[in-house]
Amino acid sequence: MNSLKGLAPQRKAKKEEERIWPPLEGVEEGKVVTRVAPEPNGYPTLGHAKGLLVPFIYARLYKGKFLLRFEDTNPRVEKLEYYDAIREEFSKLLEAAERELGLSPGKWDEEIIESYHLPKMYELARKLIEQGDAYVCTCPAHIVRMKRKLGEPCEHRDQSVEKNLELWDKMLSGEFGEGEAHLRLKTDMKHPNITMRDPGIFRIVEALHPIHGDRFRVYPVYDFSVSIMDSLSGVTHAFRSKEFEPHVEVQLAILRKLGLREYSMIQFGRITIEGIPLSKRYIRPLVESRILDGWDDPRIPTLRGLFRRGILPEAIVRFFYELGPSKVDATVNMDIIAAINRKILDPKVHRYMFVPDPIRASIGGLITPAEAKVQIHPNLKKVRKITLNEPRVYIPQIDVKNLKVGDEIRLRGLATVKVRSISPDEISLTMSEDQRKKGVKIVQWAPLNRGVPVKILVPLTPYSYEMIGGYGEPALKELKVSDMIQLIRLGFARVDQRDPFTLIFSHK
RNA sequence: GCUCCGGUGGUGUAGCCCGGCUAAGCAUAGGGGCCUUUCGAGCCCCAGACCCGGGUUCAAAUCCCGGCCGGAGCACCA
Repeated sequence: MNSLKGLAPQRKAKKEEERIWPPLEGVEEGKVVTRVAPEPNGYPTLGHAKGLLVPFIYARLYKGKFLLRFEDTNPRVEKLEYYDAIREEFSKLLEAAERELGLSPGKWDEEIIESYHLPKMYELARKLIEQGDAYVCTCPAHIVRMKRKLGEPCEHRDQSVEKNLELWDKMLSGEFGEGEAHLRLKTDMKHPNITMRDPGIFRIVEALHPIHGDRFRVYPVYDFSVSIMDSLSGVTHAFRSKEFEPHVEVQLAILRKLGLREYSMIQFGRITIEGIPLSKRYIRPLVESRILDGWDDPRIPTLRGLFRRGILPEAIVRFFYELGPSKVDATVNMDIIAAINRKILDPKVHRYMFVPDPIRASIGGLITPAEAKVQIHPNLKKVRKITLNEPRVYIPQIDVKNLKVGDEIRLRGLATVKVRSISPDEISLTMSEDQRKKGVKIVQWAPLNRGVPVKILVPLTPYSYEMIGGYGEPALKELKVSDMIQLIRLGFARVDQRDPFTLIFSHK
């Protein structure tokens, strides 16, 4: 097997060699079909991004097809809003993958909603029963669990095909309540892999389905629906996270009994973010109790939370591209994503002055109106002009701390000044004789009358923010929500709200 | 407990299938330097790893065996 060198994505203006992903077994370019198969039971997180990107990248690397399939076979937990959230977030990521990695087209080729295929699955279930490969079991769950553990069959295992068909019809027609009957695949009750001991393949769920309402009451179990759907939709390589490893055998057994096409099932490791819980189980209560601002709260690693934090979809895509499809569980640090984000942002994002914990300063000898020029970006020739109508500005307290009368500082882009006197709430400055003096400490400032009050929220934990208040340059007012900027010396931030002007701190 | 899967610098990853051509590449974090009328940014440099023990071989991170450690699964969830 040759390397994928020829298929490696191109990135313009990037000299370094692109990393090459391990090749897939026995593939033919143009014939690969992969898929992402999320359950619409919540807002997608960074964890889902790997499940999306790994199969997508492979599909595009081999010029194959990529499917989005909703695994909506447990109506108890699924909601319509989640289908949309998944579509939205996934679109953003895939579009970014096209821009950042050159993997095109940056979208899925086809969308499949599994629940529409329930009738087909019922057909196949009936076929299994008729073949004597499945039976309806009416044991209570705890008995089944125990017997599976012990490797003992129950009395339903040997029921006649007729009896099973009759019971199956009763399941469908509503004569059994939830939990009173389920269809099991007949395999081997002594199989060393417990998952393989006559696994349940259909059960009753008495909940309204977000799309179909009460149309169905019998739903397939994961093992049945994935294998059927993957096989029938032409998937050649199915990726999922490692916990499904023991299910490979079950799914293969189902396919073989039904004589359906087999395909490769590939597992990858899960990721955990150091110090940030990814699980919905953890996040949901925080959203419901309103400690969090919603599922897009910038303190949590839902994709929309990260976007709101100012993490670009491009950064997430590149991160997973560099991470690769490895089977090892990875504990990653947000620093890595921040580093990638910074590399993308740094060359294009404009710089702004910001004065935290301000103190007033008056500048004696400054003739107003005065005009200061500040650089928009170190690599750009352009400057931004700040007009001062009166000789008064805000400067950071912290910079005043060690100042004595007679010390000199430079107000960035405005003037070099000398300290005349310091009082608790105001500092008095005067213009220096030598405006071009070298080695003077440089201080950021904002005009007193036109400085923009700014609130910066620094996400700390899902429970907390650090709030930094201060004044920024007048030009901040021209920014729109979701614009990204760099606060000089502080770091990158995203405009979250214009009134009051609120920034979410992304990272330094 | 049983079954499966892994184990490369602080962290993550490449290489392992087809043993030598890299006594191990990249990223991030760390250390040092450069630049600058302040981007905690950028640029340059440095240091740092093949879980252990046997075996096969002229040659092993790569193959085999044993051990140790870690993860996942063992639902009428996905």
